[in-house]
Amino acid sequence: MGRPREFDETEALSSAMRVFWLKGYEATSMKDLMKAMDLHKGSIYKAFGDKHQLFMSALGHYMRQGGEGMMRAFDEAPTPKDAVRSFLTMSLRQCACGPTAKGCFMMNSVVELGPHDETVRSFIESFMQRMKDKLSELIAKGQAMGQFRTDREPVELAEYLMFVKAGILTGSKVRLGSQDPFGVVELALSAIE
Amino acid sequence: MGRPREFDETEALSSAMRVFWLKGYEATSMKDLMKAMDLHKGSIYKAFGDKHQLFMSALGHYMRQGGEGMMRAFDEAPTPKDAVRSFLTMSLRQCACGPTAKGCFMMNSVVELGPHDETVRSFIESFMQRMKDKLSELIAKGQAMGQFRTDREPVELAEYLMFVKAGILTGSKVRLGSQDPFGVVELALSAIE
DNA sequence: GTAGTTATTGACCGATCGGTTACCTATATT
DNA sequence: AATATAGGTAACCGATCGGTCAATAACTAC
Repeated sequence: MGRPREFDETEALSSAMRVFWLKGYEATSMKDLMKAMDLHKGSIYKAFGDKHQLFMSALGHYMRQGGEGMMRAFDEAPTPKDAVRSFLTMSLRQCACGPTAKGCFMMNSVVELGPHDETVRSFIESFMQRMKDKLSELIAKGQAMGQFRTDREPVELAEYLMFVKAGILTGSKVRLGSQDPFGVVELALSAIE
Repeated sequence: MGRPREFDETEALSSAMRVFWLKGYEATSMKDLMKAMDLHKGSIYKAFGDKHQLFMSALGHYMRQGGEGMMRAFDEAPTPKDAVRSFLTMSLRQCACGPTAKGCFMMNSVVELGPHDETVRSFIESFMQRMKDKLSELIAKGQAMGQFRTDREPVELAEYLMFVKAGILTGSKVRLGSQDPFGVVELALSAIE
């Protein structure tokens, strides 16, 4: 009961996410958020709590979308190797390409806030731990099928892939000569075959 | 002539660098800097300019140190392969280990500011371009000696290594199970052999 | 000594920060 | 229609932000 919301919560959260994603936590002001969400300060505080809580919600929103996309890609992949390849390439177009390579919202956040924001760090760590576990399963399957090298534990290969992905997502923020992250992927894959 | 400086400029710059490195640009206040540099606000502005200029100087200081260390490591390496290995491992202990994995100051900065600070981005880009070029030379030598695969151009392999290094430096800010970046290095190297 | 120059210091500036609150409005329930 | 409940709005808050400045201190050149 009471007066109904005049805005779509998910849409507003999505707008907030885009701003935080592009500018980072500290550089994003409430004014920026108000403008992007097309909401007044009071409404934001009432609906989402303070700036930090809103940021956490935006992170959660990002993870939900990303996680779903990953699961979909894994299900559609014909073999473990294809799944691993799309793990490395999937979020590349939105994160690592274009004139504004804004990177991955999670990586951006953990780099900016990780050392002094326990809440953010552990939130991201638990999500990425699940990614790594999923990847390990995939690799174990691939090993059984003869697609991947077997002189290393699945978890070691998964860890390597997590680092490579982190590298592509953050490294593409600095524009060097050729700037083709897709080329790097195939090279990276050759280390686990 | 005039009153002489009461502080060591290099030492003060080094302190500023440490703060920016640990906290990032936006989260570092002039108060933080004053405390770390043990200088009053006015002295900082007189000696180093405003916050952004000081930040650029701190970045430059970091690059100078890092660049020297890299050159030294390359000169000491008996073979190109050893040089490439130490390229991946050299700054690892100070950047990717310990309870506070503060990461690489350059990567931190380009992730935080890259998309909206042209000055910072191009400064870092030009430094990393030189790193990549140096790496390419090294790889070309290694190819001639039969240490590296020759089905790819040196520059492609160098780019791959740059991404891997970026991944290790930023990825170690999120603590997963095993947390051994050194293990990843050998795996990463196997992609270029 | 005096004049000229530069560093140090702390008070001070307006702007902006994140956050709160009081008032108004729109709905559901009765 | 009356009441209760919750959202919308804008004025307002103290704190802190980056940055400036005038007064003072420490030095060199003469």
